[in-house]
Amino acid sequence: MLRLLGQHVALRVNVTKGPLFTGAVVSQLVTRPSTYARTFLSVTRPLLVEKDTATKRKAPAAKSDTATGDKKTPAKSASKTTAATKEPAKKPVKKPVKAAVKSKAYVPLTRMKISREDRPPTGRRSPFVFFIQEFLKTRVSKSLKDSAEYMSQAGQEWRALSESEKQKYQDASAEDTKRYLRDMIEYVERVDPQVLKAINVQRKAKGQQRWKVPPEAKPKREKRPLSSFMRFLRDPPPEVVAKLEGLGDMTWLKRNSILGEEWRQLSAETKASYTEAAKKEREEWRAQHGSATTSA
DNA sequence: TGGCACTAGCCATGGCTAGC
DNA sequence: GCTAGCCATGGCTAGTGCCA
Repeated sequence: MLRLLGQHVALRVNVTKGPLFTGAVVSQLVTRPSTYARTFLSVTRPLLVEKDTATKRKAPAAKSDTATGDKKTPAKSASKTTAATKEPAKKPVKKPVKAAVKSKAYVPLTRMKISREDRPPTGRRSPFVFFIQEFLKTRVSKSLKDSAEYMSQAGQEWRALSESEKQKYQDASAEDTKRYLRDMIEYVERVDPQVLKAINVQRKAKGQQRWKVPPEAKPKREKRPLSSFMRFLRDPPPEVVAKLEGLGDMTWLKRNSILGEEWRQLSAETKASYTEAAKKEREEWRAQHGSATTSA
């Protein structure tokens, strides 16, 4: 089944998005679809369904919104069509309406009112912002009412400041960063997850970016060990490094594309050295963090 | 078992912040 | 819209862990 699926995806990708995928990738999909189908499905799926959804990655909130049967899982739908030929059509089973939705008190996320204290704290202010505040209080005359004009003047004055003169604004900004982190950690702890959902639903409706918990406010956790490929990416073998240097300057996007290709062509022996190192590190990590949640 | 997030590397880009 | 600085994000790769 996976084999058929892989071929199906490969063909669709080749037809609809041809130039985006290298011939090597597509050919491997065709020749070894069971191996590559899983990895590449997650890559190709957004491309295949992009007409239906504007979001690149399905946000957790969207999962509950897909109860209307909007799921697009190629593998499952494929198996369902074959099953449908064997069994007579069943009556669609009505899903029970959630109690919260049934209730009169239910307010859709798009209409939920977000109070001032439920909004995320304002971001950290840059030194320039503190300069602007002082500039407006002390040096803006009534004749300079046009914001564009005085902002332009502020920009000129800011550039003329020496490093020592800028220092107090930088200190104020650093202090504001501390304030921001305190507020953010406190906010993340107390805010109702439903409010966060509503904020992002409403931001999306306005075409704004979704709000995310800043990494600094997230509880710190240890990084997972690197996979074999990530180790290869970080420390390619000398011959690959030489090859890259021979190609001259290139963007990191290009570099990684080349390294992906190199990885596929790597000898089994060299590849094994990365795999073994990754395996060793992973086992150490598991020993440190417990193996209750690990598999294989 | 599918789908998604995460992991490294760097850099261009864009959003956010203040005030009117 | 206008300013400067700061910071997050996207882009790109493959392998792995985890959740549903």
